[in-house]
Amino acid sequence: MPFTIATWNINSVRLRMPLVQRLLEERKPDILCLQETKCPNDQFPEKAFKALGYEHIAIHGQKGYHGVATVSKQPFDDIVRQDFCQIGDARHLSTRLSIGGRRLRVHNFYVPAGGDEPNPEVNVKFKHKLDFIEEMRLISAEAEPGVSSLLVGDLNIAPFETDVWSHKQLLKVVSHTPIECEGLLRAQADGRWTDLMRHHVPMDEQLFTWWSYRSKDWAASNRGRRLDHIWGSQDLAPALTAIDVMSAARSWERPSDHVPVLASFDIA
Amino acid sequence: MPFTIATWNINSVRLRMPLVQRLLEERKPDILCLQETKCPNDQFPEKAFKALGYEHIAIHGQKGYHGVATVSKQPFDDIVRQDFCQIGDARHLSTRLSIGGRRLRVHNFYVPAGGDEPNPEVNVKFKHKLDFIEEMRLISAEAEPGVSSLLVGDLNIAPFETDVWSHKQLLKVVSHTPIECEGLLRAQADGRWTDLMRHHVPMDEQLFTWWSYRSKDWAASNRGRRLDHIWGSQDLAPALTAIDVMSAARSWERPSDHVPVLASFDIA
DNA sequence: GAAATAGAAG
DNA sequence: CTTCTATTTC
Repeated sequence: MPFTIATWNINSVRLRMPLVQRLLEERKPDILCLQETKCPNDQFPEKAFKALGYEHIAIHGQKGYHGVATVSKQPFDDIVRQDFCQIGDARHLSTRLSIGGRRLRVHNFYVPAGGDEPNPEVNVKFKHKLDFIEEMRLISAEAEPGVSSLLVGDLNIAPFETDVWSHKQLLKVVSHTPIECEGLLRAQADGRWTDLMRHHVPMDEQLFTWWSYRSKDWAASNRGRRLDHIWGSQDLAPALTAIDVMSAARSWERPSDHVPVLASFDIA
Repeated sequence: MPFTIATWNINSVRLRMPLVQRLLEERKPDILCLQETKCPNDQFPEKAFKALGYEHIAIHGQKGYHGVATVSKQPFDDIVRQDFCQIGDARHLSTRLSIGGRRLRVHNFYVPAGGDEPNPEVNVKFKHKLDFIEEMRLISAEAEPGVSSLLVGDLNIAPFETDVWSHKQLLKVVSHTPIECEGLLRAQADGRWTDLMRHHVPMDEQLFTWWSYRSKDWAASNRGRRLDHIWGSQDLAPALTAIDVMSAARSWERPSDHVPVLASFDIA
């Protein structure tokens, strides 16, 4: 049975509802996980999603910043919002559902960006980021027996050399510093997660999901980073049939700086 | 020889360049006077106007607020920017040109709105407005022998009963208080100006050029005011062939709260 | 309600 | 470069 999940840092869901609609109509994923919705819960455009066939909506939003949401064609049987670092930020949303008899846990994350200075002693934002990924070590792909797991979202870290346009030039740039890359890989390992994007795309191939707004011709310079991720429990790796980074969306009208990433599976 | 002038409070010229283009393409006025350009001089979209055939551009802008501009198919032979109330505001721009051998002076005004409280003793903005129209008394339609004159723009005053949706309800609302209406009519009389809009449209007919952004269905409630004006020297009155208040523009995409007003002439 | 400004954040 | 939060102005 085919099944597709999409993740997208949308950078304001209200502003970009037309783009979300385009994604859903073109690709029809079963589940869409959004980050940076920048939308208070009472203003989330539920109607628009329901009209598109996504009748099941879980939101964890706040005013102005951050915010995650997961929408689905199938109903959720559990919804959890975890407050990482106990700071009150809306950065995590966990949902559980059944797809063709298979039970599935989906964690949707928006990891702190971390500011400019990659020194936790002087930059509290970077400290927050490191603390956050430290806490992520406790999120296990095997937490619930009989339930497969996915962890997707904007993790704001590009851990491998081919996850950035220039490993050398980004070594001291937040998102690709050794300390945070190692921290993220530690969380991945501790949680028994498989990096499904890299499971599908060879490690020697560049793979980006984000291009800064600051460079005019993003495609020509191609100074991207892989900040968005799809991780899965071990059992999902063999079921994976496709990874699709929708780079074209970076050129849509008034785009997000992130593009959607889709993972497709054929589950028994 | 036919000749048309348009005046429009555009509420940000950069934001509404597509609407300006639509006006110019649909109506092709010889001269367009804009108010509330909200555009520093070095950021005025000169190229766009030139591409539309308006190669002669006079601007009096400032950062953030106010600002007037006059664009023309014919060249100017004189440009004057007058600093009313010596406060440094960009609220006046006077240009002179020849149309079919006729010499023409065009004053483009953006009169201060005046704040909420119609009492010059407690509201310095209202005082400023009254001082401004007092100073306008010195602007004469007959200042230059052999030169016809026009005075157009957002004068922020609706002087007659039929210039507002409810004379009674607006008597104490800034824009229609007796003190400012009388002040404006005094400036009109002292300058030997003819109210060309009222020359063409009978006084018992309602005539509005502005509808607040605050009312959802501007057309249904029709709570408008005639804040924009076209005045002319006596000799132009018999040449006037049409006055056109483009109310339709209030329903264009992302509109200004003011609509364009056009005056057409057949000049010998 | 819809512009502008500024600063914070990405 | 683009989004938010505010404040101010009309």
